[in-house]
Amino acid sequence: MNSAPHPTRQAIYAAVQQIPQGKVATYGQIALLAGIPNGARQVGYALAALDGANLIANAQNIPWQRVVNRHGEISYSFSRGGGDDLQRVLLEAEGIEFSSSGTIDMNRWGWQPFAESA
DNA sequence: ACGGTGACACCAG
DNA sequence: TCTGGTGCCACCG
Repeated sequence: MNSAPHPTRQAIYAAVQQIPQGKVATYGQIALLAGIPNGARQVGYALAALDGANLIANAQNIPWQRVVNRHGEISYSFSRGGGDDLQRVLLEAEGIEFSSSGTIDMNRWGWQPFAESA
């Protein structure tokens, strides 16, 4: 367990927790909310830092599965050995639909923190 | 302090 | 449309 994570990572986690259920946000969006204008990569880095053995448990605390790239696709990760199925399953469980090509319609499921919500 | 690395984003060919 | 290369910023050895 990381007792005292770095402020940046904590800011990223806080931003991720702001994503409402049933919605998805892009790495760039989260980075911006976390105070890192062009730190999309840092978001991925922070999420990758989550222990793979506790992905399920972490998903309950930090909805990491709601973070996708700007194309609405699930980014590949070696951490999961390419097992990005878990992320997709978790998202579908929230009602998010995937296209036949495995992508999410950001226009429909994308979260607009400034436009808000219902 | 330096260089390498990375679950990204953007531009050029 | 897709692929390749560059830029971003923070973490690590």
